[in-house]
Amino acid sequence: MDSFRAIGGDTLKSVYDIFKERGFIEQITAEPLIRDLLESRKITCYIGFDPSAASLHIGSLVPIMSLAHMQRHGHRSVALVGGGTGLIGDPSGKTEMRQILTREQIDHNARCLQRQLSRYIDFDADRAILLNNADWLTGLNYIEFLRDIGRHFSVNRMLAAESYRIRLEKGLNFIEFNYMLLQAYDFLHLFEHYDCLMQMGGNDQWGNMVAGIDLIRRVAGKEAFCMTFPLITTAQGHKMGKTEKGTVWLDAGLTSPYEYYQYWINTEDADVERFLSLFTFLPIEEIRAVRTLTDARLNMAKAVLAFEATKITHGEEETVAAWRASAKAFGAKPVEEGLFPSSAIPRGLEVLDSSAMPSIEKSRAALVAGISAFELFQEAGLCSSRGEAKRLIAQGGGYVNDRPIAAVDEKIGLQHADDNGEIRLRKGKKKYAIVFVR
RNA sequence: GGAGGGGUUCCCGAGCGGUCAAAGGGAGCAGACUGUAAAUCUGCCGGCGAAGCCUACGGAGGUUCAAAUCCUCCCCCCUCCA
Repeated sequence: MDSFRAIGGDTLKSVYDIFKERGFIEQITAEPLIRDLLESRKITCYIGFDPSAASLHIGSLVPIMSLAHMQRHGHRSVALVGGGTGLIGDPSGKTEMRQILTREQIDHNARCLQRQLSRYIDFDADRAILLNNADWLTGLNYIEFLRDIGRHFSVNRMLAAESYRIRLEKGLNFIEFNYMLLQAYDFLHLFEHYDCLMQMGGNDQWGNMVAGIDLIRRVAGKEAFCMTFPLITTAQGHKMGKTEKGTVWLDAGLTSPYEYYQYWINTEDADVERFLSLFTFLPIEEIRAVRTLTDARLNMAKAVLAFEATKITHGEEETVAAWRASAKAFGAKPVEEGLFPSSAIPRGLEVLDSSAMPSIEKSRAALVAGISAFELFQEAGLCSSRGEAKRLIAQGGGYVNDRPIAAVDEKIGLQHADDNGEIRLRKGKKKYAIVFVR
C-alpha cells in the first residue's frame, strides 16, 4: 500500500496530465471540460468490475491503476463490483452469451474482488468507496424501472451501438440487451447518491457509458463524463495475460508472485515502455529512457517492470523473493545505478534463493529408490499429464540441474540433490520447479 | 407456432457408416537461433508406464459386425415466416 505514495510525487501535474502522458486515454467526452474539472476540483469517479470470477486478472490492471492515480491526486474513486449486473452478463465485446452464474457464485466473487481491490486502493476514511450494485439493482421493480428509466432509451439508437451490432449477427437475447440500461442506471445512481461525475472503463464500455451520460442528462438535467482506456494487447496483437498456464491472475494463490514476475519480465521489447507507463508508478521521465536501451540493458528495464508491477500486486517482500528466485535461475544481472533511480529493485549482490519457485517435496526414501523423470515432471506441475512429460523429455526439453534428461524413464534420485537438498527440474528454457528432499 | 440451417477436440472449422483421437488454421509446448524478447525454421499437440486399452464429436435411446457420420425423442443456437 505504501508503494503508492512512496514513488514519484507528481503533484504539479494533474491526473489528466498523468493519464495523457502514460497512455491511459482512448476516448473521452468533452475533453476540455474534463481537463478543467480534474485540474480544479476533487471529483468522484467510478469503474465497474465484473464478478465473473473470484479474482481479477491483469486485464483489470489498467482500470485499477487509473483509480490509484485518481486517488493519489486527491480524487475520490468508487470501485463498483457488479454483483447485480453480473447476474445479467454484459454482451459488449463478446461474441457469445456468457455463462450465467448463480447468485451465490456472484456474491462470493464480489466479496473476493472487494478484498482484492483493497490491495490497490485505500478505502479508509471515505478516500475511496467500494460498492456492490446488487444493493440497488436486485430490489428494482420491473414496471417502475420501465416507466422511470426504460422510457429514456431509444431502441433504435441502442441497436446502432457498436457493441450490439456484432451480437446482432450472432444473436442477442433480451436479458443481455437490457445490460446497457442497468449500467446506465448505475451511473445515474452514483451520480445522485455520491456525486459521481465520471465513469471510466475499457473501450468496449464506451456505449454503456455514453448511455449513462444520456440518462443523467435526461433525468437530472446535468452533465456527466466518461473516459475509456485502450484495450491492452501486446505488440503482437495478443491479448494480455494469457500464457500456457492460462490467465495471469492477481491472486497469489492462482498465479504465484514468482510466476507473475516471470510474466512481466518476458514482456516483448516493443511493449516495455508502454507497460512501464501503465503498470508502474515510476516517473515518466525515467521510463522514457527505455527508448535508448537495447539488448542486455533493455532486459534491465524488463526486470524493473517485473519488479515494480509485482510489488504493486504482491508487496515488496514477495517481490524480492521472486526477484531472488529469478536471479538465481537466470543469473543475476544487476540493473545499472543510473537507470530507473526511483525503482526499489535490488541492485547489488544479494543472497539468492529459490524458495519462491514452484516446488514439491519428496521423501528421502522415495528418492533413494529413484523416480522416473516423466512422473516427477508431472508431479512437480511442469507438465499437465505424464504423456506430455514424456513428449517433453523425448524432445529434449526436460532437464535436471540444467542437464538434459536422456530417457523418459530416467530415474531421478538422491544423487541429484545438492547440498541444500534441492533438485532443480527445468522445462524448456525458463520454467523451473524444485524438488526438496524431505 | 411453421419452414429451413446448425451444435465436432482450448478456439475457428472440415468430416457425413469403417482407413477418425478426427483434415486445415489459430493458440499452446519443445528444439535450433538469441537477450528469460520478437521474427523464422523444425517437431509435438486427449488420457493411461508399451502392444493395447479407456474417454471424446449437444443429451438420451436405437439400427449395424462397425456410428461424429443412419433412425427416434429431447435440449440449445441461427435465418425466414407467424
